[in-house]
Amino acid sequence: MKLSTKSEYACLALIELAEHYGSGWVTIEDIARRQHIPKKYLENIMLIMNRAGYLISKRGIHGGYQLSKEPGSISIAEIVRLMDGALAPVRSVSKYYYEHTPITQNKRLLSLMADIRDYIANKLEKTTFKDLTG
Amino acid sequence: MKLSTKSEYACLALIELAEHYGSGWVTIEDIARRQHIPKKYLENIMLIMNRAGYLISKRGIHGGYQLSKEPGSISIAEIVRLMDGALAPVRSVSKYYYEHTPITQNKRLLSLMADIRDYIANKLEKTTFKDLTG
DNA sequence: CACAAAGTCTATCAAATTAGTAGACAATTT
DNA sequence: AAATTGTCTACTAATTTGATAGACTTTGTG
Repeated sequence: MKLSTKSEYACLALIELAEHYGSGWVTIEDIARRQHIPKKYLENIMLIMNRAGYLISKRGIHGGYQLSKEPGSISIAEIVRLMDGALAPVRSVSKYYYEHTPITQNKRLLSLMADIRDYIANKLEKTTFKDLTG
Repeated sequence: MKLSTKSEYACLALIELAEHYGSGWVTIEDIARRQHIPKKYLENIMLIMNRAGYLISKRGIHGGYQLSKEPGSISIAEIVRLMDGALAPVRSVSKYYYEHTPITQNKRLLSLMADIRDYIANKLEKTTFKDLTG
């Protein structure tokens, strides 16, 4: 896996929004300040999540972002996949990002990696942003 | 985690040596051919494992490599750590390669990642090259 | 209406990492 | 002496990562 800071920032930003779910708009500036994220970088990240349908945005004064759906309905897996791609340790056991890799031929290594993939995917799919707030 | 091809190649090479354990020298050329690894690249990889004490080498005609110890005493975790560093999805939950990362502050995210780290580490530490042969 | 405060969008960039290659050298056997 | 095999260091090209820059658009307020 190896999460990029992009994934880490994205999760932190969504946690921030999850904690303000149902109580108006939160600006990039606020999120950046509270979570110590470079503002300009966060802009890009928010844009990606917005386009992917996780956010609602509003421009202008008193604008900002909100989650487009309940924190309990967004899994960490979705966000990490959106930002970083495959959850699997090697692409040759990835469900959504399959690709040939050197170990493709070796059944035992493959099954070892598949077990890891399953654990990670299951864990991150079961955990939602509701679970990370409160 | 995200294994590099370097780790993948290293594992394949060790499996090859594990299968010839106790029966003489195996050349880089043979391993490269059988496992479809670029020979020159494999040279570097073997050198790293040699220096780390996993291999015995012999130069000249009829030379090659052997495992320096039983396949059952070398874990996949050791080799992946040697090649790629941390097994953890984020350094901030890494035991041997700890480093501050953006989520360091967030206890729930941290514990989620720690669970993943534990599963991976445990799995790869329990699996040896003996388990991958036969 | 003007202006300030937001988000939007595309491009660019520097540093690090990855995946390899090149070539000279050293040791060993025949 | 020659062939074979490992050793070592350096280099490189492509990709990814972690941003930054700047122009643009929308929205609310006085």
